[in-house]
Amino acid sequence: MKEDKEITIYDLAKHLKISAATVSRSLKDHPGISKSTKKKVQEAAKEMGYRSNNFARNLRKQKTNTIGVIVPKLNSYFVSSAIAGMEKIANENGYNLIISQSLESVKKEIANTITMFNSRVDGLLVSLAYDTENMEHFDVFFDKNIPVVFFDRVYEDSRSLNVIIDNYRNAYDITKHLIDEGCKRIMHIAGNLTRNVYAERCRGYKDALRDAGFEFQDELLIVNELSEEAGKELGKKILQMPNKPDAVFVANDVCAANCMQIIKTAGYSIPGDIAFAGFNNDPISKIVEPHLTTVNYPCYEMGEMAMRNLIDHLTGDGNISTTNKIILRSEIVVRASSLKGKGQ
Amino acid sequence: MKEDKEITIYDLAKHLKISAATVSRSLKDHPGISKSTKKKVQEAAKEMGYRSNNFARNLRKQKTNTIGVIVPKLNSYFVSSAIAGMEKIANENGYNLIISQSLESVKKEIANTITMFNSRVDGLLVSLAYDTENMEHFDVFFDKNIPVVFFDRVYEDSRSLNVIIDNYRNAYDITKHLIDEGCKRIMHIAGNLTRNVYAERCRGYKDALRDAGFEFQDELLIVNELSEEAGKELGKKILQMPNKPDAVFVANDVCAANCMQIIKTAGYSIPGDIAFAGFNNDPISKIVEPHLTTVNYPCYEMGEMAMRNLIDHLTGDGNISTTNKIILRSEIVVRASSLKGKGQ
DNA sequence: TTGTAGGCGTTATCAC
DNA sequence: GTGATAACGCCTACAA
Repeated sequence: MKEDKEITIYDLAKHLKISAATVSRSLKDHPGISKSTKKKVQEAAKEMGYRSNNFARNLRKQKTNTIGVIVPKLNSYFVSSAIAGMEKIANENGYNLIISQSLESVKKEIANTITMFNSRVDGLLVSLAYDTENMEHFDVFFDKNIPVVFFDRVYEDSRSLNVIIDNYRNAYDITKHLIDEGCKRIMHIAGNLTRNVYAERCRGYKDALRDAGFEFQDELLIVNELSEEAGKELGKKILQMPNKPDAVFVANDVCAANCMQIIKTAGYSIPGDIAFAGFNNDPISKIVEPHLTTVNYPCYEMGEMAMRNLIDHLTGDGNISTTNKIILRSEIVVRASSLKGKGQ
Repeated sequence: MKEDKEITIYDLAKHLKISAATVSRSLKDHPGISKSTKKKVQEAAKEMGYRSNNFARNLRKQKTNTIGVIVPKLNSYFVSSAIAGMEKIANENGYNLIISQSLESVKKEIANTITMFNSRVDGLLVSLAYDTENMEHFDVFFDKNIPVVFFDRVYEDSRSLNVIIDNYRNAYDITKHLIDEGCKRIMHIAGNLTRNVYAERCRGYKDALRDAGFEFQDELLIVNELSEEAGKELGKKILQMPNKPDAVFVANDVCAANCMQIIKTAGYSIPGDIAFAGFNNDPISKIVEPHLTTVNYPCYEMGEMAMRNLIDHLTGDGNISTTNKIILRSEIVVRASSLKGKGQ
């Protein structure tokens, strides 16, 4: 059926000769409305092409049924997988998502935060931009008791829930694995150390070295952006080092794969001359040759988990999170790029 | 400043001893309000922490400022890049995005369509699911004159705008390139042929063969899903062919790279024994070895273009699109995987 | 079991 | 240049 004017509950009421209140209640399956009226109303609604008006509803209920998501960048394997997981859970629970990207800039992150606030999202899911240091822009949410869940790149704060993996442990394991393979000069390429993920991975790296009786060397730690291009640049940089590392642990796969490729193309054998390891289990890690040792990061599950907890919190389905930190399981995946003994 | 109750224009009005109407007008910079009152109002608004209520506004204006996006799957290079482009444009123009994925199933696509409709999006951007054949679920939008823009996987319909690339031309060029390299038995791995993108690529393949005087052979056309796993399966399938192709043109890079890898691992030389080509210029194409010949698909730009046109349409910024089809520039990128003469 | 009535925060239409 | 008032469509005390 095709109409131009929107049908409202009043139209239905008039049509059925009952009150709008009864229509409203019937539509939301209110107990205390007779089966027969309910049925009548629901049928008429379908017939006349009624659709409920969320704005009126939200205005009245002071609730939006919308969840905001702020991520650094939509087009990365990690983020798109996490969002796919979030979308699934949100959709199942009747929530809408509004998504925006900070493009790794605090400035845009702040702007997005304000937009989300003005859109009156019921809750917020955030993975921080590369250079965010100050967290004041989230205060408006805390002040209004709007729940904020951070995932992956989080902010340690008692007022919010964090969903993360054990970056420290994984980095420790990777480094230890490289040591076990006989590597002596292990380089680590990290991201901005004010971001928990990179700080923790770096700490894991350092502790593994220490526990193996190695001394940490400043020249073997590079803090840098971790993009595709950056990987290539870093590869060239390593090629120019007089005293090269015999292993490189990069804090993400895209960067690792591109870095490795430059070095391989320059004639070095991998892992023979230099072993490599990355982080994330990006599909690229299984394509690059040799395949990249990495950490199996549960991206999709993290999205699901973060969203599920936010929604549980919103609907008050038990204050399940007595804690404010959820750590998902992740583990090291060993592949050829780091198997020194059995080099390709 | 921290309050618990939301400030409304009435609060501002009372505070300033003027009417709510004046406040409303001042806030939206209405001409015909004195500079001084405007300034007073705007300052008070900031001071008291006023934020406008979009629901009341939308309810009143019968407009949502929200655009719906339905994609097959969020976690793919193409989609996440396109969405990144859309988000940028939408954000610049003050629109919100609500995004959902069909997970390649018509059924979910229909459900998403209904949700979008009920959310009263001002417009819709869609890339179709793998198996969508019937388009009736979009009729509600057409009937209500809500603009729908299809991108990439489109539906030819006079009522909607399509943003695409010239899949036919690109596939033709790829195939011709393989022929020029001396390939004689060129296989094509396509996706569902009811989807324009795959149908067009297939048509380009066939025409290029024909124009070169080759006969099309049924056994050299495989229609299949194009995932990572599918790529591996297809690789195994090819290995079992008694009379193998000397080139394989796959309709997407992820599938191509995985397929190629299986064949390479089995000991065949690429492109020596079998040349390969893909489609999309996914980052994976520059990592896999040999690097994959492919088509440089402007994903991000397509997202921008689709969104920009939708918004122009919405704001009536000229009915620029006298046409209902926009074709973006894309071109073949030749890499080692298809350079038969100069095989690795 | 159903109806009445008021209000959620804005904006557009009249008036002045 | 400004104010009063009536919608927009829905929900929910409170009444009946």
